[in-house]
Parts: sequence; structure tokens; C-alpha cells
Amino acid sequence: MSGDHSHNDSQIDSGSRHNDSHKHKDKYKDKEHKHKDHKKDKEREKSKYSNSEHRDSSDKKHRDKDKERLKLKDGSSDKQKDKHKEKKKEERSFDGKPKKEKENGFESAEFKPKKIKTEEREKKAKKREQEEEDIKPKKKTKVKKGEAVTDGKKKAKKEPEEKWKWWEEERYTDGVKWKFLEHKGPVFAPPYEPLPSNVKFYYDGKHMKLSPGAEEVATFFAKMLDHEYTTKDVFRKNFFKDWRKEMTSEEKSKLTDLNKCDFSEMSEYFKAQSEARKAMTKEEKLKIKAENERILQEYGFCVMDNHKERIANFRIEPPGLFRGRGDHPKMGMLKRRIRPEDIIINCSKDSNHPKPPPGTKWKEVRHDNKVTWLVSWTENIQGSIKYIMLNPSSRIKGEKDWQKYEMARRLKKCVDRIRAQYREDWKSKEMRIRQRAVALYFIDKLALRAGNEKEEGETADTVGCCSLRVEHLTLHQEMDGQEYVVEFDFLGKDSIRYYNKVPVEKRVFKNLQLFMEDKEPEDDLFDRLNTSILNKHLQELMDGLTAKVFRTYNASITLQQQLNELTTSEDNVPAKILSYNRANRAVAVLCNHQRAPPKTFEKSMQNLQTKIDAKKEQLADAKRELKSAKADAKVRRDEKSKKAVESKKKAVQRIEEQLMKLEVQATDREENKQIALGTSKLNYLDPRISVAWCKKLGVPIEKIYNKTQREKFAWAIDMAEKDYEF
DNA sequence: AGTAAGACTTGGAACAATTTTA
DNA sequence: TAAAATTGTTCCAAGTCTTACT
Repeated sequence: MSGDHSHNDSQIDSGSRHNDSHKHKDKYKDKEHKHKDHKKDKEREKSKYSNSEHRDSSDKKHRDKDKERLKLKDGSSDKQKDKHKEKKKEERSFDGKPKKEKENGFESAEFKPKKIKTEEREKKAKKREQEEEDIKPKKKTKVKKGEAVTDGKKKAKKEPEEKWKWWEEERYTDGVKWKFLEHKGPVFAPPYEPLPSNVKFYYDGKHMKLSPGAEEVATFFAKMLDHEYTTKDVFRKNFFKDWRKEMTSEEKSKLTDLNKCDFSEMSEYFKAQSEARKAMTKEEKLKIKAENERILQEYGFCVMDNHKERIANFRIEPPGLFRGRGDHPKMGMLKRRIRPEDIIINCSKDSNHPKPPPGTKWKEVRHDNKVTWLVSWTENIQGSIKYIMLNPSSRIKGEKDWQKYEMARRLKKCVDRIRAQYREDWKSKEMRIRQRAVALYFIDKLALRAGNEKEEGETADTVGCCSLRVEHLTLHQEMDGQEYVVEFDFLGKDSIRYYNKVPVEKRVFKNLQLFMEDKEPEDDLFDRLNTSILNKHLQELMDGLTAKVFRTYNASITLQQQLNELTTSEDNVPAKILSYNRANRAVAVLCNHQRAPPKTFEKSMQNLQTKIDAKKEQLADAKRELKSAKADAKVRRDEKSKKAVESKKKAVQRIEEQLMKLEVQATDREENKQIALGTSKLNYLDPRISVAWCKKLGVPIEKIYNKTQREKFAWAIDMAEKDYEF
């Protein structure tokens, strides 16, 4: 501590530090789980009411509603105004009325949708809706082959030819998420089909016929037999406990030891089934595909306000055994079957309400337009709520996503100030402020997650920044020629290991020593801090700021910097893409997005190398040929041999290019072995950076984003120009 | 202030579809 | 043209953060 001049560390008010450091342990509570009832596997018929019919009536209605929506932006009747002050400011800058964006000067041009006349817009929408009823899109010919097959039915609604540009429209400014919502409810998991009688279960070597309820749960286990986790103690214990609950009393008294259960015939049966599925004829496969398409058309879309939108997960999760990730205390527990009676439907009052399957009832139908979900139910493992929501391509998700990046860009404008502030706070005489400042430094520098407290025993033991424990870091005064190195080693989200050795500022180092003084390994590092305190502080530094904004900001700014550094316009397209992937990778490394190396990794690298070698040889051949052609041309001096030289030259060039491409591919793949790019691409990188980069360097957007991604980022693709700057 | 519920984003793996290779 | 490799999609768990409550 000698080097810390400004304050004497011992003066720090550390209060009852030691006492609360076990707070995360103190509140163990066993959550009551709702009782389960999986025995009622009822046959269900899908209710089939005419699509076009209910649309007609509703269309008019929600067109009117949309007008209301537009009016809302003036928002004078907002009763929640005071409470949501901050939000309102944010959203106002959003909706093209930037005038009162006084305070931080954070208003951003990109956030303002271009204004278009409302009547005009309505007309357009109307036209589109009509078209969509009866004609196929003509221009969009690039359509997927798969769908053409299913065109038989007249009902199938076609995509509007012109995609709706929601980003050019006004947004809701209060908590309202929609004015009109209509959908058909969820698709339930298919009912349990009992095993054929020749597939037997044995207990202690003896055949035993199980009751349907017990049999179903047994099949869940049988299907997982190849997985390592069925050998884990916790898994087996949890499974057996829950399985017994499904048994008849007779079964319960007989089946007392899981080790004596023989599921192998079941397991074989399911393997055979999946083989059979693979071996199906083309026709059979097509039939299944068509049926899936039909279900998608019927249940996969909803009407929200004026528009038909894709639903993300319209199927209810089927029953099965909970696996969880990492060392989860609940692994193996039975995830119960969800029935209509468990389901809460959310839709607008004046819509056609979804009908429960015949003979059943919904738990509840509500009309809450302050939320975005269509369907919810309570899951029995953690007692948490699951939702059916819209696809990322939908307006409601897209707006939120856009907003997220705008928030990150606002942080960009004041991050220097905030950094200066927390560095200053490292010297504070208050312990809680120092802790807050060091934690924030980690969140900023290392892109750590906030780290909410978790209930012990309910989940795997993982941590984020605020929940770090003393045992998760080791301090090295000096290491590998660097001073003040902190070695992190902990399990983060999804039990992914975070391991990193980071040189830090001396003052941070000293602070960490102080925080760790007199603590046990399992004590909290930041005993005077939690996410709610931290976020409250961030809120004061910038309107709307929370811990996760730093991840978004640092990810996006890193991508932009890396792209600037790595790419030249002279490069060819494959080289540019390699650079893009490298920039993307830098972000993934920052965010610690790891994956298990693909099982086929080694082999696929080998294959590539073989290809490269072959290509090299081919190149050598081509060069030889070129040489001899040249010699030949020198002697003969006629047109024909000159031409031959030219074509050989071309060949060499072509092969060189191919070789280059292969080598680039190999590099890319090798570097990507343990890195997962998907998450950062989808959730952290402002898509407008990528779009602008593509436009600037003449890289087709398809090389960077696949179809789904282009749908999700349609707003960015449409609005970002080549000079966009994050 | 602390806690629980609720809503929504983020995450890697499993699975399915498509493309490439032998 | 099957099967291997690769890419795209779905699945559903696990986070973050806000809100309601006491």
C-alpha cells in the first residue's frame, strides 16, 4: 500500500464488511414447486378456423388502432410519465422529436426515423395487405425452393412483396407495446405414444410392464443413455426421485434401485427409430416437411398492429429430463408436460382469441399490451416463467435491438468521463466506492458481466463481476516480466470458464489486496457491492446506463477499430472476409465466447491441408507449363503460341488465387477452433458497422450475414451508409 | 433496502438442411 | 449419389435488469 499516496487505505470505512460477505449463502430457500400432473395425455385436435375470415374483420379494427398509436407519441395522457422519466427521454430522441434532448447532448441522428406522411403510409399498408391476400409475390423470385411445394392451399398468406420498414415509423413512447395482437396460441407437444409391447423394460433382470406414466418418464432416460451425464450421481438421483413420483404404488414398491433398471431395449428401439427416420423415402420426408410448413403457416405468425409477424417459438417445450449446464444441482429432474390449463394467453380484447384444444381450458386469457409475449407458462424446475415471443425480425424486437446500440453509442460519447471518474474513485476513502470503481473497471476493461446474486443450490455455481469471490483471483506482484498481474479463474454464464491474466494499474492491484485482506476464499470479493448498487450508480453517470451496455459498447467499438486496422480496399474479397472474421474474433475473445472444438476439427484441418498440398502441386505444374509455353512462343513467334502463353498465365493466376483462398480458409479455421463467433455477431455488434464496412469495401452483405441474420438486421442494412460510424 | 416475480436478452449445443466430396 | 462436412436453425437454459412489494 505504500505507493498509494493520496489516501491512507487503513482509513477506509470497511464497516461490517466481514459480516455481510456471506450474504450469498444466508438465504437458502427451498422453492416450492407446483405439483405436477402429467398423466393426462389427451388427444388434441387442432382447431381450424378460417384464417382469411378473421383477418378481414380485424384488419379494419387495427388499422384504426394504428392511428391511435401514432397519436400516442404526443403522449400527454401518460400516467406513468413521472415514473419513467428516463425512458421517456430516451424514446423521445427515438421518435423524431429531438428538441428537448438538452442535457447530455446525446441525441443521435440515426435514431430519428425519416418522417413519412401517415396517410400515405396507411394507404401503402392497405395495398400491401390486399396483395398479400390473393397474389403471390412476383418480384421476390429468389424464394426458397422448399416453400414452393406447399403452395397448394389458397389460405397460405404470402409475404408482402415490399418489406415493411418499421424503422421509418413512429414508435410508442409510453410502456405500450402494441395496440392489436391476434394469434392462434401455442402448438403443444405431441401426446405420448406408448412403446410397442415387444420393447421391454427389465428390473433386476426380470421383464416388467410399466404403467404408461412411468413408461414415458423411463423413455426420457432411455433416450439419454449414451450421454455421459446419465452416469452422474446427481442426475441419477434426481431422475429416480422424480420418476418414482410417476409410478403406481405397485411400481414404487418394486423399483427401488435405479442400478437394477435395464433400459437397453428402449434405447435400442429409439436408435432404430431414428435410423428409420433417416432412411425414409423422399416422398415421406417431403410429406413431413409439408406438414411442418402447414403448422408454421397456421401457428407461426401473429398479427401485431397492422402487420403479420413471425413468432420465434410457437411450440411448447416437450416434457423431458432437465439437463441444465455445468454442475447443475437439478440435473435429471423431470420437466413436466405442459397442458392448456398451464397456459396464459395474451392478446387484444378485440381479437379472435386462440381456442384451447377441445375439452380443455386455458389457465387465463389476458390483454396486457405493456408486454410483448403472446403465451406464457410456469416451468416446474426453477419455477420461472417461459414465454412465446416474436422473431428477431419483428418490429418489436428490432426496435429494442436498435435502441440497445444507440445506448451503447451514447456511452461512447461519455465513456472518457466515466473512466476518469472511476479511476478517481479508486482513491475514495469509502470502501463501497472503491469496490464499485474497481468492479466497473473490470466490467469496462474485461467486458465482464454484471454478476447478479444467485440462490445457492438452485443453480450451478457461476459468477459475474459483482459476485466474484476471493478464490476466483490470484494476485501476482510480478509475473512474466509484468507488474501487478491479476489472474482470473472462474466459471461464468453457462459455466464457461473465464481464465485470464491481466496486468492492471497499481492502484487497482492495491485495492484488490485490500478487498481480499482477512477473507476466506469463498467470501465475496466485493462485499459492499451488488448489481443493483452498481447499476444505480451507472444510472447517475448516464441516463439509461447499465452494466451490460459496456459489453455492447466495447464489443462494437472493438469491431470497428479492428476493421479499420485490418482491412485494406486493395485486398480481395476472401482476404477481406478473413479480416472481418478476425475482427469478429477479437470481439468474441473479449467477451469470452468459447465453444467446444468441433468433434471433427482435427480431421477437417487435415483434409484442408491435403487440399492445399494438392493445389500447390497443381500450381507447380501450371507454372511449368507456362514456362514451356513461353519458351515455345519465343521460338515460334506465332499468334497461336502467344495465345497459349496467355491462357497458361491465366491458369496460373487462377490456381494461385484458389490456393490463397484455401490457405486463408485454413488460417481462419485454425484461429477459430475454440471461439464462437455467433453470439457476438448476433447480440453485441452494431450491425450498421458491418453493413457500412461491406458497402465501403464492396463486400456483398451475404458474405457476412446469412438469410436469418439479414432478416434480423434488415433495419441496419437498409439505413446504414458506407460512412456510418458507431 | 432487500427480495421476489416478471420480462426480456444472451448463450452454446443439438439437430436439421444443404453443400461438398469421394 | 451416398456419405461426409459445413452451415443454418432450433432449443431451451441462464443471464440481466426492472418492477412490485414489504
